[in-house]
Amino acid sequence: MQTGTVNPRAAHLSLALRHVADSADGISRAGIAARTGLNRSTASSLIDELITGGLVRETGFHKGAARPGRPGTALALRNDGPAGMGIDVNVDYTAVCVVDLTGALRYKHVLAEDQRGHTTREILDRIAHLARGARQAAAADGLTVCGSAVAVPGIVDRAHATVTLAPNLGWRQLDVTEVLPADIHDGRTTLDNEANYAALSESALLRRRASYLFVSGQIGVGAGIVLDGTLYRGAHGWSGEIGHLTVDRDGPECPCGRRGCLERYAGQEAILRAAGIPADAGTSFGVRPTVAVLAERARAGCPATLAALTTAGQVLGDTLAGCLNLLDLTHVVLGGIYRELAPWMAPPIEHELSTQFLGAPWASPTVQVSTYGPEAPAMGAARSVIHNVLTNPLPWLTR
Amino acid sequence: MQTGTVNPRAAHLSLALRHVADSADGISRAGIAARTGLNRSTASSLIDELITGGLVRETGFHKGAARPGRPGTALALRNDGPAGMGIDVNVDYTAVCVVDLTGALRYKHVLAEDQRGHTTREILDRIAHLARGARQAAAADGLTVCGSAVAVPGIVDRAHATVTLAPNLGWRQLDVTEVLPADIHDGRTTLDNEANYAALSESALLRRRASYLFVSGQIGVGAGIVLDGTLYRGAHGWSGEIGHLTVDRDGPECPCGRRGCLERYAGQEAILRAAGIPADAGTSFGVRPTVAVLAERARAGCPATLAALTTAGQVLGDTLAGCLNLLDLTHVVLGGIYRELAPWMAPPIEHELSTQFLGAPWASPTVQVSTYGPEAPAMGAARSVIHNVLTNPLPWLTR
DNA sequence: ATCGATTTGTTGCTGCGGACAACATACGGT
DNA sequence: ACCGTATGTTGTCCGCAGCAACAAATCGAT
Repeated sequence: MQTGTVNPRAAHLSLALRHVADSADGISRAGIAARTGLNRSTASSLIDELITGGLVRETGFHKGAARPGRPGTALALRNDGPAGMGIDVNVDYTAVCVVDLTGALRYKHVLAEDQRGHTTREILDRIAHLARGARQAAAADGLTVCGSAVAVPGIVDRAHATVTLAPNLGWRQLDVTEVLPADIHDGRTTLDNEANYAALSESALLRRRASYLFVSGQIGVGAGIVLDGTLYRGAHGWSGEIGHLTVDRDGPECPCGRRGCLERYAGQEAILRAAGIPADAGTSFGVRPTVAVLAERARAGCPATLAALTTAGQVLGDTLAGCLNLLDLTHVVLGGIYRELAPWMAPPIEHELSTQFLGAPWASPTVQVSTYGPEAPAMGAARSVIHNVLTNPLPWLTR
Repeated sequence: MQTGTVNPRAAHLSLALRHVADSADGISRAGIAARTGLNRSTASSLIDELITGGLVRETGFHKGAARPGRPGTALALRNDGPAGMGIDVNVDYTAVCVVDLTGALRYKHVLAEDQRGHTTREILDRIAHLARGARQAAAADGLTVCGSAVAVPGIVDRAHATVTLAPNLGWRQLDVTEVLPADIHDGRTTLDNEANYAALSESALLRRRASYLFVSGQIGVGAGIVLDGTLYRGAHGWSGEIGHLTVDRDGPECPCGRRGCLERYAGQEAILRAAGIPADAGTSFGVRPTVAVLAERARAGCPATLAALTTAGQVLGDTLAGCLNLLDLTHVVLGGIYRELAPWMAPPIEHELSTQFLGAPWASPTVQVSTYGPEAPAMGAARSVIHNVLTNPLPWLTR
């Protein structure tokens, strides 16, 4: 038939595959048929194709529920087929993750070296080294890396796989397709902003097709907007710029040219300054030492630090409440530095949200902490690759 | 085939129909085939079905372009088939519109009577009267009203066709399905917020699948968010609440319980107060007299009024800039009272947007004035009905 | 004016793939 | 052991898109 526009077979393959993926504890062919409305024979045919294609396997396990009738053969995603590689080129570290079809983390490597002061070539070599190691480890583990995704702290042009501007890396109009070694790029590399990929690391929420705001605190403050389980990137891919929402029109100046931006109140450096911690304290060890210092002092009960975190939480919560009202969202995930600082920042944030959310009489906003730490963007990037396979399995089946 | 999940025929019918709708100046069967990727014979079959179904007609007109080859027979939407009815139950007026398949306005009636102080029954009777008149006029014009949509100034639950809360109408948990007369409701009535439907009245932008923010100034300030040509309603349908974004945390109190909300600076009453106009000035005639008074004084060059409008524009522009940055939008449409006040408010808004939009180096935000005035919500509501027919013509064809 | 070149719209045929029904299979309950 | 129930497979049917061939309608060139 080869309909150039709507291909029912491909759509149904994806549909069946996603039902296998979404039902954590094994689903039968008949179960898929019942949930999708497809005929049992059709579901069977689709599953057969997915099994021979190496994406799905039968876990002989029959239903535990004591029901009359023949038990079905449970199906699950294979964990030895295609895998996704995610690379995170952050300012002060580089990370790589490999994730299998089920979404499980199979390989991780974090290199805690600051990129500032290094040439583009050096940074790229570092990425290439990491990626090669990941690919080898994946192969040794029986996985086939079928695509990779790179998270970048900056603005990207996904259509051209080009980094438009990543100030802290010194990148500008960098075509990743051209500069990455062929064995890594393999023609299927996608790019996105760190906050966006980090938002995609929350697989439990994505599975539920939830809508939420993933707030990623770094030097700046960014956010990934997920609507109905789909990342919203905006017209140019710059969505989620909450760091420069105005908190106070008469506030301190911001490098962006405006005054009183959120970053100047809830960004990493702002919190450090408010807590009275010099910018270079405890930079001797670990990833993101300055945040670790903040958490340490907060745990020790330092009043200035606690006050700074509370204030930052209030301001952040106030701004987030506006975002929730604008977008009619009820869920916020705290990522980046806010994850480590959540014990002290989440309460004021929650308080602001619950008092300022306009839909409060009917629905109450909830705050949750990111499941992953610094590896969140790399995880999300890797997951975005397997997400592509799950939503469009045809290329893998006919490879 | 009857696939319960993906119906290619229905999808292709819609696809062909939308191509006819989107090409303003007539498209041929072959043209549709070329643009959709469908085979010419398939396109022909689809069009035949749409013609016999009464949605499309041949406008014998052959292509003017002097090209070799047989000229195609141009196709266009019929303007004597199904029509959509839109009803706007506003605070100080009620409006009804009938729109044909092509999106043209075929009937309009605005009743400038304030609803405050009237019972729900009285308001509903008024609606019923208007709707009956519209339906008769449509029938006399050869149109068949195939559905109606009601715009309400408040919060609605679309799934249950229920008005959750419309404070100014005194409505609360009102099931429109039950209270509307059967000949109006006809089982196909949809509901939505006024700002949302008003946003859908911008058909030129929708056709382009544009993304924009429709700002609707009334007593309060609301917005309709359109992303890629689709209205974004949010998880509960409350999206677009920009009126209570915080402008100044230490600002004046707001009925919502917060301080310094945008409404307190850019809402109708706030502007009137800032301009030194008493709340009951000029209420003797016309729709929305207070705004008319503002515009009149501004035209006359009254300094206090001009200053008030400029300030309101700055604050609104500042807030909108934040929204554009958050959502990566570059287009704003000014509706409601801002439409009439645009000559004085648009310049400061544009200035704020262009200086504060973070993507300014790559894209510049644009501001446009709503094409429709007070009838915008009713127009959008009516258009939403025919939009449903265009995206899902099957029910009409097999009716 | 006539003939090719080109594009449009139609017709008959082919084949993909989902629905349907019938059947074998595998359990639980009586 | 028998029946009721649910699963998975097989063979058949049919809707519908693709394909190719053809008639129709126009332009350009001789």
